[in-house]
Amino acid sequence: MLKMRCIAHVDMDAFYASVELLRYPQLRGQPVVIGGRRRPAQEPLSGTAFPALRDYSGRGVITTATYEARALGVHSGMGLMKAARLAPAALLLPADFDEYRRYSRLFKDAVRAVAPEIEDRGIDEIYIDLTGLVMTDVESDAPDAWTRARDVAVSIQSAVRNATGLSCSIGITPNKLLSKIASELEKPGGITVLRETDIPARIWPLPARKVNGIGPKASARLGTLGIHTIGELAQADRALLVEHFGKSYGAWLHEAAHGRDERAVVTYSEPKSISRETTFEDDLHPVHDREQLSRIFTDLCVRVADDLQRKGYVGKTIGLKLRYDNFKTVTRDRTIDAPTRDAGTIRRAAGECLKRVPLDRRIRLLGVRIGSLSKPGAQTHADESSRAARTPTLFEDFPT
DNA sequence: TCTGGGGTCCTAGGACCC
DNA sequence: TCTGGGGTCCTAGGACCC
Repeated sequence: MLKMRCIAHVDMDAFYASVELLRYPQLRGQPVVIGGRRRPAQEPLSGTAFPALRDYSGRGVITTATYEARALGVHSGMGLMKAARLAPAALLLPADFDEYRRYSRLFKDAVRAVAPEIEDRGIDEIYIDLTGLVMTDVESDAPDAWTRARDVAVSIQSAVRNATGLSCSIGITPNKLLSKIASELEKPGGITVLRETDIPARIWPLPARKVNGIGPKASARLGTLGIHTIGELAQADRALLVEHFGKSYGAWLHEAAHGRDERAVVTYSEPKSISRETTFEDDLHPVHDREQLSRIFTDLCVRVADDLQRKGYVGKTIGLKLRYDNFKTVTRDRTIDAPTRDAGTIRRAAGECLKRVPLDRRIRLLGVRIGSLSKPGAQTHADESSRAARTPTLFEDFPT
């Protein structure tokens, strides 16, 4: 029997959009979406005239929308052209990831000062294990402990606000799965504390899709079984779930619906892979645009090599990703004998992968990945310079 | 007018070894 | 001639998450 735990999930409210509102406070209260092409570094917005969604043309999706924009039916992941039809007057700001990463560090440092046991879950959310902070051995799960946890959450919110000017929502429950759901229940700015006994009333009425790990495919398949809410999932026959979803995922669905999750808060983990990819403004033809494709291909390899260098890793498995104009995606990879961080070596291995892929239609996306990462040991000999990869035989990979 | 970019994890088959 | 396991590595694809 495991000791009762107390786990918090902290989720920044409309993070990217809220960072932009710090910069442009005059936009507060208006529907604003973030997305589209990256802002060129030396091109700040004028401060008086902001582009409207209706004036946008091209590829891209919404990465974040303010709550005012969400009220108009747009949400993150939605294509910008579709969003423009729903909310033509909404303002569109390009993303500035450097700035978001800066605020991400500020908010995590502020939380760490209150509660050090945090697990990074990307730029705008974390889990925290509060067990040691609020529960004593003698009174594990005493009502007092949960009251103390709420106090800690209040401290975290004010620490984050002081450090960044931003608000966050916090869920506190016995595990990560429930806390992730709980933090969303009273957004923005809420604190939601749930105990096991709250599961039927607070968790079961929610759509199954709210469970972290049940995505669009699984929830659609659940729907065909007549299962729409987490409660219906909890009542479903375990054997039926295993029959439809396999032994592992089926059993997990059943556990998740009952709010059971014993995963630990992991405060440190090594990266498994590093990748760079790009979607073209217009689909490129493997023959007619091969010069441009080769240049982009080489540039992706150089960027992956730079990332390896900066983060201090070498990798052994080089991967290529290609998405065709029909959105079908293929990948190929190739494991080389010795780990590398050299752009030219990566370029050659990825070039070999390219030869194993059909090039019979236009290409929408090209990506390069490296996995099987390790810290370089006593690797002393100088790497080939990245510049060598920039002056390649440009036309060797794409066919004539 | 469809559908970004950076990740993780899982599955499954084949190679290869013991 | 056919017949065994188990373990690990490699590769390809897919679901999912932020």
